[in-house]
Amino acid sequence: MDQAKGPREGRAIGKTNDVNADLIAVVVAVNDAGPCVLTIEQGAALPSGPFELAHRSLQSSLRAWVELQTGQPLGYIEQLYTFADRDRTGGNERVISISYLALTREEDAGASGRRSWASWYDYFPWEDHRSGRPPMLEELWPRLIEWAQGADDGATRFDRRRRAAVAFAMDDRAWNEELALQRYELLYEAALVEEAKRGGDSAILAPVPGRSMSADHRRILATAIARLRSKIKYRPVVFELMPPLFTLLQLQRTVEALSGRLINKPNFRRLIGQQELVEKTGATTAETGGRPAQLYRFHHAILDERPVAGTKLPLARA
Amino acid sequence: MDQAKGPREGRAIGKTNDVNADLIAVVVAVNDAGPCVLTIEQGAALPSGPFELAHRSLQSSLRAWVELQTGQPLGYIEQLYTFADRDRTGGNERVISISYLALTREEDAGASGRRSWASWYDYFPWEDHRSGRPPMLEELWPRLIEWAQGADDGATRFDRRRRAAVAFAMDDRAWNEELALQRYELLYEAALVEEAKRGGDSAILAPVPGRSMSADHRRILATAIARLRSKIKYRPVVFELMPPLFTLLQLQRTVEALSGRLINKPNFRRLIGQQELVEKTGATTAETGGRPAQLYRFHHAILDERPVAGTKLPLARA
DNA sequence: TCCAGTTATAGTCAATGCGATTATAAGGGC
DNA sequence: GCCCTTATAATCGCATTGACTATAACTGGA
Repeated sequence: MDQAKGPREGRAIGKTNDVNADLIAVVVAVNDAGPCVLTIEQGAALPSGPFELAHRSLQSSLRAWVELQTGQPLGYIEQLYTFADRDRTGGNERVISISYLALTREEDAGASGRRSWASWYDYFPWEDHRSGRPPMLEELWPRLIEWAQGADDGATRFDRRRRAAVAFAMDDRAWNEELALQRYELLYEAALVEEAKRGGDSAILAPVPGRSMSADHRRILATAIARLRSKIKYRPVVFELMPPLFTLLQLQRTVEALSGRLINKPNFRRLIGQQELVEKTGATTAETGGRPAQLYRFHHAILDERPVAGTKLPLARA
Repeated sequence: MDQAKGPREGRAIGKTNDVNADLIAVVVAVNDAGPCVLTIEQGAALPSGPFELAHRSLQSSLRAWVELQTGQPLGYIEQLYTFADRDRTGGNERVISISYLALTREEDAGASGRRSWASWYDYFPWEDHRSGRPPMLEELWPRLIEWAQGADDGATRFDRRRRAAVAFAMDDRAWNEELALQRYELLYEAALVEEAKRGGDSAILAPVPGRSMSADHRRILATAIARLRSKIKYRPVVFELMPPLFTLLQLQRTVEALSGRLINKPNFRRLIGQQELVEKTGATTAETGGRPAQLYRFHHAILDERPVAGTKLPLARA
């Protein structure tokens, strides 16, 4: 790692292209109220901090300051995306933002100061299909169609119409929960979210329901949601969000909270049982209302054994 | 995007943490010889260049200088990973490297100057299973076992042994082509690749067959291979590597080159046919030796229609 | 000219995966 | 004791897909 790279074309010798590097964290937890994200400024922004030179790596730097600020250890951490914004400061200075997805358990959050947990679906109300299709979708469709019609040429109209139809399950298509990012980007492009106004686009209609965030933080949150919804299908990351002991229904509710859709209970139990991801503790809990449920724990040993194709979940078809 | 972010804890006011940002490109093409990567320095490094402030975004900056250097347009571009190395210059200066995967067609490469195409499997000979399991694997296994045995405590010995067994298909396990990165990391950890020596680790055995690269470029290449092998299974990115017209066998050979394993021919054709990813052109070619084959082209319209779960390929099981 | 070899293309069979449904067990509250 | 809840087990059937077989069409050599 400590070797020089040798000559490279394109490098302007002597000219510095210095930038600042920021780390942005999407810290996710799931509680009874649903999937939550750690926010600052009363839910208007994601926690972020500068990449300190003192740290060993980007990941350890992120881990350090998030744990310092929230007092909670982060379990799973995954890099989301790196982007560079020119217009942040206006000058020659430029900021590179490296966003991360982190999973944790809420527990003793302590809500210290300005930090608080906010529900995903406050920001993306159209993403929660656990109680059936949200009624707001039917009000959204005509606005998207109107946007598609407003294109200059026919090809663009057709393309917009199709993208909207695929992303938002128009024309009796199946809802695909993994398209959370595409949906937000489409709403941004159609100037139907509040963030789109900030570019100076004046001719804007009333934004669609859903809280906005400062800068592009809502877009980063959408990226995290899409990534997580995809990941839980083939890697056992859900368990980072679970307490040490849990019932199978609690596990199912967590997956449902993340994916935003309901799962068939017997099939979920069968799939969890087939893979050796959990093991019985013998203990039971009667806090669930009906018949007492077995308490399970995560079978850690399986982690290395199944590097890919881990947690298959019955989320395949609609 | 041009909003101030507001106050943030952890930010050391007035202290600059300036860094340099480098872009590293893994440019992939497939020809008759197999899967290739664009290299500089006679195959010892990946092309890389600084992120210029003048450019609109990271991606456009990468696209610009790669196309400038190679004369080839890059089709698909995807961000791989961002990392920060402290020990590069030794001083306070730090470099953030943002790596990308790009797909293109070789064609008029022109091999201008010091750039050339090199086969993937020159760097990772253990990854090519198209002619059956490479014999070198059987020489590799005992060395990995020896490394596992060399651990201090029993738990680590057991863990090393299991990770090696999973990654390298020991004990009659199935070969998983998507574990290319884990395999390289394991060999690095076991000090069985030349790169591991550079850290000052003196007690090193003879490295395993396979060309090394400068810095951590071979690790980045392994990341790209693993990502691509995973991606072709659910997104139709293979077509970025194909000429405008191609036969189904050519398409199959390309997928096989990338995944490093053979595919059952009738099943491949069935899966390609079921999804409407290609369309017949009516033309045929007799250059294939036997019965003339139909020439197909990629059905572009399908791209937006299948945002996820696109190209399902018969690569599921062993 | 016929035959062998090569590739293209279509079709069959069986095992498996998985979505949907039903049935039974075990607790609590009124 | 009845009815509610939830837990847990078992079954049915369709769709996917891995493995295999058969036929078609062309080239080149004996």
